Amino acid sequence: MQQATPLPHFPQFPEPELQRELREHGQLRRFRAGDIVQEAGRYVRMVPLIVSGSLKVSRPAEDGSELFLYYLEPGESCTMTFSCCLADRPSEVHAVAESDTTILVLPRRVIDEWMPRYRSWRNFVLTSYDRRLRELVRTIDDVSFHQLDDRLLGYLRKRGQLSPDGTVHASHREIAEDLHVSREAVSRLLKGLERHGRVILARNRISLREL
DNA sequence: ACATTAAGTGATT
DNA sequence: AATCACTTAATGT
Repeated sequence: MQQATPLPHFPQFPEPELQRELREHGQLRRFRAGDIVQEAGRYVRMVPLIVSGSLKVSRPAEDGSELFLYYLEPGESCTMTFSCCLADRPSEVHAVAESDTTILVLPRRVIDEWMPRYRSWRNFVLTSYDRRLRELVRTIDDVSFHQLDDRLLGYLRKRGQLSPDGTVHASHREIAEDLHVSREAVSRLLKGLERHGRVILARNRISLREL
């Protein structure tokens, strides 16, 4: 039986029948900040729909480090999951709950089954591919063409937006790992930003002063 | 008080 | 920009 609390609303799926199916086949899962949601190399059996919170997706490197790729935010699903489910291959990325996060998980067969049946679902899947592909391309040219200071600012902005208080909760080491640079480089850049009043630093805390 | 972890910085490559 | 070496500051036990 389902609880009194109505399952989260996904306005992008207007068809009542689809809403009903979401309710019927979906299962709510909660993760606390830091929980591993998907390990790289493991097979994916479920399709996640982010209800609240966010997931941090990164690409593990050979040497055990990771390069941050993107966040999954409410209303989104994971394109990588679609790919993996359709091709029946293990995940190539790693997902960790960035904050406390609620996800609606669906059995993977729904990807195929709902595509021809529900226009909004089909649109959702395709749009998801489109968006993620664009974002990945952006990440690539970010890495190859942008200077570290720009990358750092972009990173802080994104993380700031996701944080309820607009403050990035992370150590310099953690940021350095995400951006694949040395911790010292991050420390020095942040210090510089602080001198210019662009940022307020505290231990494990960075608040960006935009505008 | 002591140990551990985070951050700041100069020097070297 | 990476690495090393070292210092200083904040936090945990």
